[in-house]
Order: sequence, then C-alpha cells, then structure tokens
Amino acid sequence: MNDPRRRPTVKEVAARAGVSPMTVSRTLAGGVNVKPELQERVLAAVAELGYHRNENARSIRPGQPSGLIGVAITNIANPYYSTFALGVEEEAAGTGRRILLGNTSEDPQREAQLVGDFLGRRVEGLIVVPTGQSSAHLEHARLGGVPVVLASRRLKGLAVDSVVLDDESGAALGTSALLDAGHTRIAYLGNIRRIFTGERRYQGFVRAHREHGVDLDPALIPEGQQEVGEAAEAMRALLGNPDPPTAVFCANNRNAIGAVTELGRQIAEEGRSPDELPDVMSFDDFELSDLMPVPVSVIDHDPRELGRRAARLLLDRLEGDVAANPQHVELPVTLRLRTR
Amino acid sequence: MNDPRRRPTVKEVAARAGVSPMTVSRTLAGGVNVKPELQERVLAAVAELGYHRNENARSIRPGQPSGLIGVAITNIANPYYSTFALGVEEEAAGTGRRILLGNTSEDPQREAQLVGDFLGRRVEGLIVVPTGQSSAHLEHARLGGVPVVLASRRLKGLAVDSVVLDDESGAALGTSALLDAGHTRIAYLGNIRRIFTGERRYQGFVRAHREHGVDLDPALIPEGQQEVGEAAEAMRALLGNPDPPTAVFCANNRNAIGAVTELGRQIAEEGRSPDELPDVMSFDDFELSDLMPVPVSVIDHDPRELGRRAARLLLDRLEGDVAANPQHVELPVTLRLRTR
DNA sequence: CTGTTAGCGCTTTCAA
DNA sequence: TTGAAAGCGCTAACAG
Repeated sequence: MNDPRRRPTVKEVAARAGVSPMTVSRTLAGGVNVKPELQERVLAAVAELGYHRNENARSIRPGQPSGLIGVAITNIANPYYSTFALGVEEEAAGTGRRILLGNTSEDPQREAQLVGDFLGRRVEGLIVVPTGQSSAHLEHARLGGVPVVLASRRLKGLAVDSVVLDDESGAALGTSALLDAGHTRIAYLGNIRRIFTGERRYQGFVRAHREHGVDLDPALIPEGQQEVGEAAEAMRALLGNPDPPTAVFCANNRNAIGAVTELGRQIAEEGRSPDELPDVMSFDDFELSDLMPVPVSVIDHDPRELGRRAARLLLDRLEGDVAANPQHVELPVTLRLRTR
Repeated sequence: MNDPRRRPTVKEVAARAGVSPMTVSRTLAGGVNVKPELQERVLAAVAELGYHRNENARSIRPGQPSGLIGVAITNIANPYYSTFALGVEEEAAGTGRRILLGNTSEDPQREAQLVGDFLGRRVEGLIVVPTGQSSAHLEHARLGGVPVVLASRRLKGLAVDSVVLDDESGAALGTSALLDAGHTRIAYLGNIRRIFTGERRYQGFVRAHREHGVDLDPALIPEGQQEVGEAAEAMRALLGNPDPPTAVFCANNRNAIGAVTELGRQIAEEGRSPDELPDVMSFDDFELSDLMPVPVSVIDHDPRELGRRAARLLLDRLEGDVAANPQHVELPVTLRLRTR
C-alpha cells in the first residue's frame, strides 16, 4: 500500500521506540544525556525500520555542513587523475566526508556548470583541476565563500590554495639529462600554451636548452596533442623529419604512451631497430614504463599524494581560518634515468 | 559583518527582485506562468547575489529526487574501474545527476558503511561493484527501496539488476586459444574463490582444459594475488617450478601487469631470452599491452561501456518500473590473439 | 534526562 | 499570474 520508496523518518523511529524525535536525534548524535535504556530502544527501532538519517535535511540547518566535497577533474580515465582522485577520496573519507565527482573533459564551460551544480548541492569545498584560463566561475564572490583548492594547475589572478608539481624544474631536470647525454635534437610532445602544466613544463624544456647553449628547432615542437592517438601521430610525423630527433620529451603520460606506441609500431611493423629510434623522457610515470622497447626515463611524482595534499589543504581551510593567506604547495619530482 | 559563508536564499533573491519567494521558485523551475518581466528581475537578482538553489533543501520535499547516484567501486586507481566510473559519470551527467564516489578497497565492511552513508544522503540509486559474498547490506528492505545495480560482479541470492562480463566464455575462449596453440602447461594468476569474476574466469579456464582433455596442474595455480606486486612474485615462483608453464593466463589486468613485469625483469636482469618465457593471456586489456617483451594476448572488453550500461539500467529503473524483474546483462568479450 | 517549539530553504497546495 | 500558508526531516534552544 504505502510507497516502498518512502524512507522512514525520525518521527517513525521515535514512535516505534516510544520516545520523542529529539531522543532519537540525540541518540544518533552520540547519545549524550540519553538514558542507555532509551538508546537501546531507539537503536533497535532504527535497525528494525532500516532508518538512515536524512543528511540532506540535516544539512539545511544553519551551521550543519553537508559533508560533501566537489571534485572536478578533467578525465577520470587518465590514471594520473584517477590516482589523484583516490588520494582525495581517502583523505576526505578520513573525516567522514564524501566526494561528488565530475568530469570536465577539458571543457571550461562544463567546468563552470559543474561548479555551479556543486554549489547548489552545498559542497563544503571544491577541488578543481582547472581547464582554460578563465577563473570567473571560481572567484570568491561567485563561490559564496566556499573554499576551493586548485590542483595540478593554477589560475592566474586567482589567489586560492593550490597544489601543483614542480613542473618547470622537473622538466628542466629531465631535459638537461638528455642534453648531458649528448642529445641536441630533442622533440617536445605536449600541450604548450593552453594548459598551465604545459606552459611550465615547456619553460623548463626551454631553459635547459638555453643553459646548455643548444638551440631549439621549432620543427621538433608540434603542438596541442592531448590524447594518446594524437601523440602517436605527432611522433610519427617527427620521425619523418629529414633530420629526426634523437630524443623526445613527453610532457605527460598521454603523450609518452602515444610516443612509445608509435615507436613500438615502427619496430614491429616497419622493421626499424630500437637503436635508430629516439630515447624517451616522460613527465609522469606510467605502468610498465620500464618494459618499453626504447629506454623511457621518467620524471616521477605521486599523484595520490597530490590528491591527499589538495584534500588536506581544503580540510585545513574548513576547520581553520577561512580567510588566511592562500597556501601554494609545490610537490617535488624525481628523475629516474634509463639509458641504453 | 555577516558571515561570508552564508549563502543567499530564495527569500533574499525575492526581496531583491521585489517579488515573493514563490515567483523565484517558479522562475527557477522553468518559468511557467510567470510574467517575463518578473522572470528577468528574478534572474538578475540571482546573478547579482550569486544565488544557487539549495538542492539539499529542495530534495527533502516528498517526491523530489536528490539527483545523486552512489557509486561504490573497489579501487578508483585501477584503470579498469576508473574507466568504468567514467562511463557511469557520463551517463548520469546526461540526466543532470551527479555521482557520489566511494572506494571500498575490497573491504566488505567499508562497502556496507559506504552504502549506509549513501542512503543517508538520499541517493536515488546505487551502483556497486560488490566485495565479499554477503549481500545483507544490499537487500531491498535495507535499502528502503532504493534501486541498486551490481556491476562486474553479481551476488548470489540478490535478485537485482546487474551488468557483468561474459567471464566464463571469455576465459574459456582465451584458454582454448592457448591450448590450441599447443600449450599444455598453463599457469593461472588471479583471484579464484573470493571474487565473482575470479570464480567465473577460473571456471572457464577449467572448462577449456576439460574440453581439450588436458589435466590441470595445481602447482601452476597459485591463489589470491590481487596487486601487481603479488602477481609478479607469483610469476617468479612459477618460473622456478622444475617444469615451468609455457603460458600464463592472467585473470585481470593487475595480474597481467605483474606477470609481464616479472617476465621483463627476467629478461633484463637475469639475461633470459623471451623465447624461453611463457606466453601471456590477459583478461582485461591494458595500455601498451602490445609492446610487451613477450606476446600478450588479450580478452578484451569495454569497461566504459560497462559503466554506461550499469548507469542506464539504474536510470531505467528510476524512470520506469521499480518492481520489474531484475535485468541481467552480460557484455561480450573479444579475443585478440598475439603470437610470436 | 526528556520533550516542545520553532525554523533551516524550499515548493505544493490553495486562495486571490 | 501571483502570493500566503504549510510542511518536508531534522535539530538548536529552551522548558520541564
């Protein structure tokens, strides 16, 4: 008769336990100042009815947090971001909070929508890997004071907490290692302009060249490949260069995997020898990177820790001083060199 | 003065627009029966105030759905599950719903907690990759009628919608291919008993052997490795067998990657030739699988589609007949053979 | 220690 | 076409 989807309420639990709703509420809140005997009755009623406190109703009362953290990342299917999300989830779960997850697919408009939606659901805070350079939708005023932490990428002109990698130094480190090994024609695969990390990593790449007195060849710097397939294509084009690169710097795992895939194909299908193919330097480790047909050196870091730190910055903000100066964390990267 | 964290409400928007809260509500609900001029004023006030309708408050009214889907998976960092989550998210986002994501880490207790928490947040439905064999926390009664879809794994005795892979046939197909190629000593790496897919895939492995009249050697069937490192160790032990396997069947991508990692290590560090090392058959594709030092055949499928289908089953349930018979979808797998 | 009252932000119902 | 009243489930504040 009655809708099976109707969920029991405090009142029903109270009625069944023969107490008032407040006693139920208090019991569920920890049971301070409730006679143990009543607590037992309440708990029994809760169990019998399969009652779950309505957190949404609860959170509309002033001062009651929703226990929700909004996380907007560009692509969950990218192992880098999924591991990042794991770190966030772990840290949030540790405080009883849950994460509301959304994918932006590198679409700034979708990101803005997502943020708006998250705000509507009264998230306590936001963790965003921002897409595009506009920060309008993340301004303090627009957020109504909800704290936001930027992860992996910062946004110019937006003074909020952030956790990023030491992209520039890492890229310079990796590039220097290639230059030190005698390479003078190093290709660059990655997103250069559009994306924060791309720009920074590219700057590191450039700086290392400058410091080594090696000129850049624009022909070795294709732009904008984002997906594995695009990167593979770009790699193929590079190999067709009359004076091909002897090493390739990949600014992220998508580009590295694309590059390596193409190199593997050249070996398998075109009968080329690994010896005539470029070394690979990858910003981001990836699974099986040490089993590749050409040596893959890695500028390594810990995306899970990145997620944890982002979450911790946010949680600190939630529990502490909302107005304190923004914190900017830069996590270190380490170079893992592989040679022939 | 006033707490910057205080978010504007309908009342404030109404006051600013010089209308009643109801006019604001109606405007935000689509604006039926609201004079365009008033709508404009309302929308202007919304923009000026940075108002976001409180979805939590909204959802406590009877009949108002929360727009939330609870997703409990075992490990977001596993590319298989993160891609699955992407599929779910896409499909959910298409209907304006968001996903509440939780990691169970293969811990049944954590899963039960998570489900309870999700219910408290009034999710409209649940998508669960169940851990363990207990289904008590997912019984209809315990869920208060909230629909659940099981993904990847089913639970004995729990008659709810499910999407799984055709594990048994897939495993048999892959195993048969190895047997057809002349292998008679095939090792098995995976979780056999504890997990639904493990059991099914193992059954397929066994059936193929039976059909080919080849006996199983228990010594080639270590048990229970879940992580890459454990799988690598198990692979190493197998290679130490006086009569080592000539092929290894890996029941999931974690085990395949572990196995391949160890094989690569044997080649690089122990100077062994790929020719004396076993072929690999992997249930689950993984990135770069075609670049491995030994041929890796793949029993392939689409985790993103699995996620989409799970979400669609759930959405159908939400929009349609809650009480209809459970649907059981089995997605096909395909064999991609690689030989020397 | 327990209960009553009131109100959080929103929208359904009813009246104007 | 608009608004006032009432109530969703919950809990702080105040009695008792």
